[in-house]
Amino acid sequence: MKRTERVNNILKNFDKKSYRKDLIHWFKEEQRILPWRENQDPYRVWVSEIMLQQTRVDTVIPYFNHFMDKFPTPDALAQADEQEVLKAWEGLGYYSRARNLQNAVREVVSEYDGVVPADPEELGSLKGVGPYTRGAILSIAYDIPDPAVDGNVMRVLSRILRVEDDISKQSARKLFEELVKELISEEDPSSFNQGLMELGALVCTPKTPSCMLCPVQEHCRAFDEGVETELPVKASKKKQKKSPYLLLLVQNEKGEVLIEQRPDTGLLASLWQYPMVPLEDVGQEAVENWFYGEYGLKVKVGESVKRIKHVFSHLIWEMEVIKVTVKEGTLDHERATFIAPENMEDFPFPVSHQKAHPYINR
DNA sequence: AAGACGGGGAG
DNA sequence: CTCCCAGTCTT
Repeated sequence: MKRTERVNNILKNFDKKSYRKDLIHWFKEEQRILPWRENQDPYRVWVSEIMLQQTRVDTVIPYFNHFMDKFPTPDALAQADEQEVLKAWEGLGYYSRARNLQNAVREVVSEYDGVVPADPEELGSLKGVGPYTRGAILSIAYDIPDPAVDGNVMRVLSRILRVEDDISKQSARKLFEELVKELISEEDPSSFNQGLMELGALVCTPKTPSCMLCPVQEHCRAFDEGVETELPVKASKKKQKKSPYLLLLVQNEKGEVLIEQRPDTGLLASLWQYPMVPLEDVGQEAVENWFYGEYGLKVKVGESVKRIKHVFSHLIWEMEVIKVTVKEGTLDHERATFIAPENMEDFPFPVSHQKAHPYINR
């Protein structure tokens, strides 16, 4: 069956007008007060939507407030140093979001005179602005009807309309976008899209939805048939690969600590860390030799002070934190440097390595 | 289409 | 501990 045909089929016998009205009314009454809802400034909406990708509201709030203080306008962000932006993003995760956002804001400043484009093509072509974020900015900042389908929306609509497609598939997202195009309010697309997401966050939650409090319960096919907790359908993810490392706390005779900047692409790009020995390639007994080859320093491996397990979405680092002292030699490494412990806070560190901070001698 | 890309909260 | 959450880019 073609997608448009399916959309028509699914929406047959569904009271769109009444559903829209109930959803929007509820959103206007019950929406949370959030910093990015203070006004419709497209730049604020944009920053908030990028931060909210894969990240819960409570986590984002302090980051958003600090970010807007530090980079209040597209100009301010465009002119900032990338390390400064990463520092403001430190701990939020998915750091390419920060890099892409600054890249895109620089394009807005140079190509669009600093005005976030309201044209779907132009907006969607900016780095880091995918189908969801494009729809969110268009509807919330510019009152333009465009679907903003995130995980909340797929969960809510899969239940309301009893759609059993696997939401981890790209085809499911496209189906929900087509459905939203038919359902969305032309008068108030902002409240419609936000209402859908707010409902997913506050009422139509993943594990135990509060159907008794739901403002659109009478429209919900899953509730009607008692299958709300079976939806949405999602394929289970496979488990992460474990990688063992030694994390080296190297301090010289002045008490300075050795840190290095990660590569500019890939995992935790451009963030800083303590040297890590990949135990899959280097044997325990060969560490001092390996270290001399990599950093040009003769060192003495000391005591083990902590085990850190850090889980990413696709892999697991199992790190043993080891204290190391420098015996002799000169540091010879492109991206590594010794710094005083009190200056550590100037550098963006991933949370995995922040866990080792307390073990620095100071 | 599948994998890379973080971190936090609930139970 | 284990499980759950989930947009965009790259390959």
